[in-house]
Amino acid sequence: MSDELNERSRRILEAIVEDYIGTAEPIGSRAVTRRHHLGLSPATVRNVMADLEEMGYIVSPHTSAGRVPTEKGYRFYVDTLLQVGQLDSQQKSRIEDYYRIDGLRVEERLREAGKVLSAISSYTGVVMTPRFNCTVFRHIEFLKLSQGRLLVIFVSRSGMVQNKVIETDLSLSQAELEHISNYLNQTLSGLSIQEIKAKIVREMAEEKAIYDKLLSRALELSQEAMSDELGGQVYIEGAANILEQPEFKDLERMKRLFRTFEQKSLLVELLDKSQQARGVQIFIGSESEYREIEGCSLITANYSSSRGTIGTLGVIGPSRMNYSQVIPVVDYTARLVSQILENELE
Amino acid sequence: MSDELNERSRRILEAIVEDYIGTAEPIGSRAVTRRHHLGLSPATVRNVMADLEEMGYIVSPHTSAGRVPTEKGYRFYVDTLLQVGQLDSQQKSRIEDYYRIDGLRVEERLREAGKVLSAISSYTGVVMTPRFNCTVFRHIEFLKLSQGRLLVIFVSRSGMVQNKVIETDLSLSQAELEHISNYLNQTLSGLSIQEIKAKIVREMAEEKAIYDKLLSRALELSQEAMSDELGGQVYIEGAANILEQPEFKDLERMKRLFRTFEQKSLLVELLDKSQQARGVQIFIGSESEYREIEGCSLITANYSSSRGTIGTLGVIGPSRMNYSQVIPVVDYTARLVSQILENELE
DNA sequence: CGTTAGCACTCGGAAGTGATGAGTGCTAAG
DNA sequence: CTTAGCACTCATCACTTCCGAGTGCTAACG
Repeated sequence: MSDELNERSRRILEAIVEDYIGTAEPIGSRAVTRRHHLGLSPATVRNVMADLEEMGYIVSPHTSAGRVPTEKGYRFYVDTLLQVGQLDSQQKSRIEDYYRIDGLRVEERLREAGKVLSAISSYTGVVMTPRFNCTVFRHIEFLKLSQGRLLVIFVSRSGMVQNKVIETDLSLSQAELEHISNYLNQTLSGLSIQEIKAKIVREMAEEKAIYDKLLSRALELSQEAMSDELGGQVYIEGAANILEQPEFKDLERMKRLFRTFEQKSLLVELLDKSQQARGVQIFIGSESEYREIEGCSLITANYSSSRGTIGTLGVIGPSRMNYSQVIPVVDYTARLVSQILENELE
Repeated sequence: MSDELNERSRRILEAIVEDYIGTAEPIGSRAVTRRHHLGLSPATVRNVMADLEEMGYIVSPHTSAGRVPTEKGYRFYVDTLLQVGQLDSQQKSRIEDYYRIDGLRVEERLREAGKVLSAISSYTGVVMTPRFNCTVFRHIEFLKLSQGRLLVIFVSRSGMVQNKVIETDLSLSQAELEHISNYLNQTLSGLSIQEIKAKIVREMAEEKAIYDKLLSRALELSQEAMSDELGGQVYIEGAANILEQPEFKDLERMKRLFRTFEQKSLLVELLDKSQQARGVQIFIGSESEYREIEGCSLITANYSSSRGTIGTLGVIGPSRMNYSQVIPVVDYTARLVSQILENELE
């Protein structure tokens, strides 16, 4: 597929994409020859551009304007033309500087990561908190709210606190609940939630617990408590940044984007998808049926603990994004977050 | 002060404000006579309008446009002209319908309240969560994160969970921490945080605790844990709604508003202020030095438990807001939230 | 004396005009 | 295959004109 472009076409496409990223204005043939001395005349470039247009890498918004990359164009650029450098140490320390705050909760640290991403990239930062499923169990606590309603508090090994309300038929006193908490805390500490779920199923099947009433209740409760996904919350930071981008002079477009931010479900979906993969992921515009973020791109990377990926963070900006700058920033931030979460445990 | 306007002027001001709220277009003398049959000719109305302008209740954006209310105009309208009705039962049930969800955490319920406010008003909903100071103590838990760093988890009586990280010199084992938690939970349960703070100070002063080492540590820890304000988080829902308002065609203005939303500190300040007062509060535009929300108004009401006000919620919209509709909605929602939080407990 | 009709005046916005220039595609020469 | 040349297109901008909504003022009216 990528063979259909020869070296010259590639260089020209690259020039167009990069200039467009810089200027947000359609790029004409003369501009290409002026800024990149390829040893070609505008006329030649024009011919190539006509070909590129035919192949769908670029379009011209109207007859006498220059050309603008299509999504296919960006995709090709990102996949085969772009080379991302390393961050120089100055940039690294600029990122690190944002983290020199003590006494923060994990949630705050993650939110902070989103702010860093948005501040450094000047686009919008997104962070998905770890799904509880992906974390290591540290502590559980049951509190009785009212008849039949229990508040469950989980703490993960890294100190993330989550809570939910469950409805149950079991009528238990607070003292019994404490026993159950204690039992679970002793038995399950250090296991991953996945392991715990498996363990519960196993023990319940064996029924060996049945004649210990409390134990059986403990299992029942914890199964209920862990039944559905927890977490996977999305922090969006610096949404206002994106307003600076000229493409969002279009009110309608902007509204659509902000509605998407508000709903979050789409973002969760996208970030989840990226969590399956490894390394830096790039979603461009409405590729793969996400019409809502038409004209936008999303760059993500996963952060992880020693047990593997636990969450995802990234940057949303216009498709006309400065990929070569943003990609290493996202990458580095993800590494930094992983490291910081690890350090929390000391 | 309000004597400076006679009945006729008032009616005309009212007409202008209400028409402007409806149309977002400057209101001319003819429009006033057409829509409200006051038995006056446009010329007469013009004379009155000239007076109103001189007194600062209205301005005309340019020579040949109609008049637009100033902040002073809105203020007068809200304070003395406006009469807010009750919600009819249809609207009430429309609001209540949003709450027919079980198994939600308190945080989710509050967030839901913000969504309701935004959906019903079609402006932006804001909810400030209870400051921990204003709540009743239910449960505390200490978990050791690393040397010198403790995770503290608080639960309020209504089931709100908050956590923070504290740094301490005391090196305590997890077992000791559990003892401390147990002790505190038994001693303090049911007291308000205010009372607890007072109690800690008292006991520490009496020094009677000193010879019980654990107890003294418990006091020390809990003082540390409760030292600074917790909570007071602000949920902003339906920010995108406000984009539908014609006044935000102006990009600059919109950016400023969204930056304000992002920072939140200003909102916290405003909501805090409103929490001092009782009943429905109305902030109009940049009254009282809040330049950032120029052109916007904020309508708030407090929600409360049986022990008094604990939080604030409200609606932000353009100053050209439909006060008579929104005020009762905010009021009713606050009552509903109070009631729901109360019900959580039994 | 308050109210109103009449009128001249102002000014923003819409619509129309023409000049400008960036950019194109095509053709023919190098 | 590359390039110079050229006719053509079309968005943008500055400028004008026109229209109408709305005003303030004045004089007449009840």
